[in-house]
Amino acid sequence: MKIATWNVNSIRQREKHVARWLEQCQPDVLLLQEIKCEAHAFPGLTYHGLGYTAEAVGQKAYNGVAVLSRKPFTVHHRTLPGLPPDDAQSRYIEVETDGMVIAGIYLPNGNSGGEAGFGYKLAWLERLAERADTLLASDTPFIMAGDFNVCPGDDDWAPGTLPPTDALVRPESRARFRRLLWDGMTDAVRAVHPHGPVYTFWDYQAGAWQRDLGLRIDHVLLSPTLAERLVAAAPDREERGKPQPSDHVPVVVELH
DNA sequence: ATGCCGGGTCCTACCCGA
Repeated sequence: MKIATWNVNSIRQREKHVARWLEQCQPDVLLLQEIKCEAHAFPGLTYHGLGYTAEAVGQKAYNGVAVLSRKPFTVHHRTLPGLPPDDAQSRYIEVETDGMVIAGIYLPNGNSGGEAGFGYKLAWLERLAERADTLLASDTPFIMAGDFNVCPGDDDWAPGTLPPTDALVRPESRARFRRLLWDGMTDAVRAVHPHGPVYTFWDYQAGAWQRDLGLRIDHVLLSPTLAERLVAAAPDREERGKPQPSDHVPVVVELH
């Protein structure tokens, strides 16, 4: 079973990239982030033609997540349980397929909106850990994957690319990410590649891609029984070198 | 310690991302 996640930075700009990549990679499930459109504008028909069913949680201009799956699935949540009911940001979708729960997430960046913006990011991470704890307690095999906007370790950002005060690397962000691991989740890419850079994002500016100044912020976390089935996990760097790329690349995980 | 690029929208100057 192949599961992938990709922050596409606008599905309208990346509709054909995603179609080509689906044909090439043949994942069973692809999670998308930053679709940047409302659900009705998501190009589901394009992917239906390739054998995928689509479900999108969107809003105008910002954020937005989606699931594409070859197997039938049911949608369990369109918002992260535990957030205030008036929270209008489209950042979470949770589905069940093939006996497992899959959550696609787009975590707040946390650098805008001052301390309130950063506080929103930390609260979001806390609600996510609570959701993970609930699923762990229920013994459900599950995956949480997407753009976490956190560089978990010192190898996860190129030296000099971010100040230590950046919300992606602040200790408060990293501690809350680490809690997910302490609670029993496995960082799939780090389980396969324990050391060194395994970037998933390169800024459009200042030749970041050409100089390989990247970040590892897109993650796939596995519950214990799924971690035992892990056979491969890696970003698909080639996508970053294509014409008009997203600034993120897909991260692909294979389970036996 | 950033917004040089690239996306969005109140269509065009500004907001936002990492």
